[in-house]
Order: sequence, then structure tokens, then C-alpha cells
Amino acid sequence: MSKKLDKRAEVIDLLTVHFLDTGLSDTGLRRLAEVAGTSDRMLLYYFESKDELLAAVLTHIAGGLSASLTQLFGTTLLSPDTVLEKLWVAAKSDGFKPYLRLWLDLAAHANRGGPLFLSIAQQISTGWIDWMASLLDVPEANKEATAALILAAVDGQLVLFPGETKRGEHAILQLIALLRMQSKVQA
Amino acid sequence: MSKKLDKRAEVIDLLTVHFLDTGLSDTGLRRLAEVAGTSDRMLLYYFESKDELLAAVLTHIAGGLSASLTQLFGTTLLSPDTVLEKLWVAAKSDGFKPYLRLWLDLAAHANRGGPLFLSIAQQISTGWIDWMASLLDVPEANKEATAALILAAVDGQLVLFPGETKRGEHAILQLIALLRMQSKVQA
DNA sequence: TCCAGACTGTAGCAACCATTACATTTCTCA
DNA sequence: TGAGAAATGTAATGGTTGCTACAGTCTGGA
Repeated sequence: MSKKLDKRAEVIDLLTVHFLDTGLSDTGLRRLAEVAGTSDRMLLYYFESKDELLAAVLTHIAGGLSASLTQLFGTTLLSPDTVLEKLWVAAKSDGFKPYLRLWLDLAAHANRGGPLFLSIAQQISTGWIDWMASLLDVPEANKEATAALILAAVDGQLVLFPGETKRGEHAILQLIALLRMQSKVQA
Repeated sequence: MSKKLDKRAEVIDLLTVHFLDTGLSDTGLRRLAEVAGTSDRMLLYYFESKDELLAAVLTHIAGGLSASLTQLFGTTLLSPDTVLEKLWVAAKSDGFKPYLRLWLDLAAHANRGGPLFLSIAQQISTGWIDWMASLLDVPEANKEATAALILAAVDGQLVLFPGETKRGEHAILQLIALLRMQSKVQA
């Protein structure tokens, strides 16, 4: 029984890389087996079904993301404009771009497909919002709204400018300016 | 030759409705044929290939959207906060929600799939940004950035809160407040 | 050593996919 | 009315999909 679980974990790790690279298309069992160095037969031995496999890998990815985010940002409170600034730098980096693209994939699936993707996407989203809200140095009543605004602005770039990172720059800079202005007024 | 073109246009109309309803999944030729009241054989008679069919329907949808947007907003200049306010009301309405969800689908496909979806998505995006930029009563240098910011904020809600419309409300209201504050400062 | 259970390979299922070859019907125009 | 073209149906192609039945190998404990 233990070897099964070990292999399962190993497969999850390998597929994590693959999913971040290529997203939620290209998810045929035979293809995934090839990537993971096994057979489709074995994948369905380690996992109950393809859906369970997907859910396992995606939640594993979500965990890894929040870990590296807290590592990157620390736990001290920051003003909204600095948070957005740091987040935008990260979003453009090769390390984080795959996560954002995968998240976009997931959101698209969540809007249509079965409850599987929806619940995973919601879980990731609220985790992300909560994390950022706890980081923002703003009045309690505004935390969640500001966090959602910042995240939405960054995600929106993905929708608005597919395949590019350059064109969204000005919009983000504008929002940074707005947030900074607000901080000054309130101070 | 004329009947072929007539049928082609009719099929595009019928599939427009279907795509807005169900997005970019469920696009098997046999299923689309059923929706359009024909056979798969005939679809490939009216269109060169499935890709050409998709491209035709999607660009038709894009045209319809920009038409109803200009009808809704008119051509007089508006302040950024009122534009966002009106856009958000529209985004929540049953009439426009399907467009936004389809756009999200398209953006997700554009990030991975072939050049087909990418070019269509880019075309729609720039069309939308240009339209909004021409509507904004702000200095010329800021038009595009503000337009992109507003659109990104609205689109971002889709990514951030899949399946919901309620939770994004506060973030949008916050951005409206920020934009209004900026207008006053500049005046 | 032997046996039960964990593990794994082979081969196949039925359903779907986009596309095409071929035959047939229907229409148009001379 | 008859010929040629346009329009449509039938049926098949070779491919993929998630999943499974069956048989075999391997391994740890008695």
C-alpha cells in the first residue's frame, strides 16, 4: 500500500510541472502518463479517476503557490500601492506567469464545466484574497475590497492582453498612482 | 452559390446564440450541426473547416457586441467613474454576462492554443479598448491606460469570482471612488 | 517454500473526433 | 425537356478519449 502512495505523490509532482507549462488543455490520460513516466493504466491505479487526478494536482499547485507568495512578501503590513507594485513585478516574472495562466484556465473552466473546477477555483481565489487582505495596511473595512481590486487588475491584464506582458503596464501604473493618492489623502 | 451563403449566414446566427450560452467547450461538429439544424457534413460544406467556422462565428459575435456597446453608451464623453459605473451595471446584466464569459473562454484559449484564438482575442480586446478610450473624458495621454484599467478591473472579477457577481461589487465600488477622487483633483 | 495480496502490462471497449469519398437528389438554365 | 451544377445523405476513414477485464509478475510474511 505504501508504494502506491509514494508513486502517487511522485506523479503529482511531475504533473505539477507539466500543468504549469501547458495548462489545462493537453490532459489526455495517455499524454499525462507519458509525462509522468507511467502508463494510463497505472494513473488510474494511483487515482480513482481522471477527475480525482486533476483535483489532486491542482490543489497541490495551489498549496505551492500560496507558500511561495508568503515567502516572497513576508508578513509585515504594506501599503496598497507597494503591494500592487511587488505583485506586478512578480506577475511578469517567469516564476509566476505560469501560475497566472493556469489560474485563468481554471477560471474559464469554472464558469462552465462541472462543480469540480468551480470549487477548486473558488478555493484558490478566496485563499489568495485572504492572504492579500491580511497584508494590506488599510482600515479593516477596506481590506477585502482593496485586495480584490488589486488582484482583479492584475488578472484582468491576462484577459485583456493575451500573450503579452507589455501593454498592461500603463494600466497597472495608473492604479498604483491612484492607490498612492488615496493613502496620502487618508493620512 | 447563393443558397450556400444564405445558409452559412443562418448557421452563424444560430451558433452565435449557442456559443454565448455554452462557451467554447461543447464544440463538436455533430453537436453544432444539431444546434444549427443541419448535419456535420453540411457544416463542412458551408465552411472550409471547423477552424474557419469558429473564426466566422466569433468575429460575428465580436461585431454584435461592439454594436450594442456603442448603442448603450452613445458617443458623448464621460468621466471614468461614470463609465465604469455603467459598464459594471451592464456586466451584471443577463444581456452582457454571456459576452464576458465567452471572452474569458477566448482569452484562456488564446494563452495556449493555436494562433487562431490568439488573433481573434487580440482583435476583440483592442477593439474594446479603443472604443472605451474614445469615450473617456480624460487627457489624451491617459485615455488608453484608464480604459485598460477599467476593463481589466471588470474582467478580473470574472477570474476572481467564478460563478458569482456579488462579491466583486466592493472592489468595483472602490475603483469608482478612486477614479472620482482623481477627477476632482485634476479639476 | 508457498501463498495472498499488491502491483503492472496487454489488449480491448464503446463513444467520440474532424474529415472525406461516393452516391444521390434537387435546382437552374438553355 | 435535358444537361450540368449545386446541394445533401450515407457511410466510412483513422484517430482519440476515459476506462476496464484479464492475466501476469513481484513481494512480504507465515
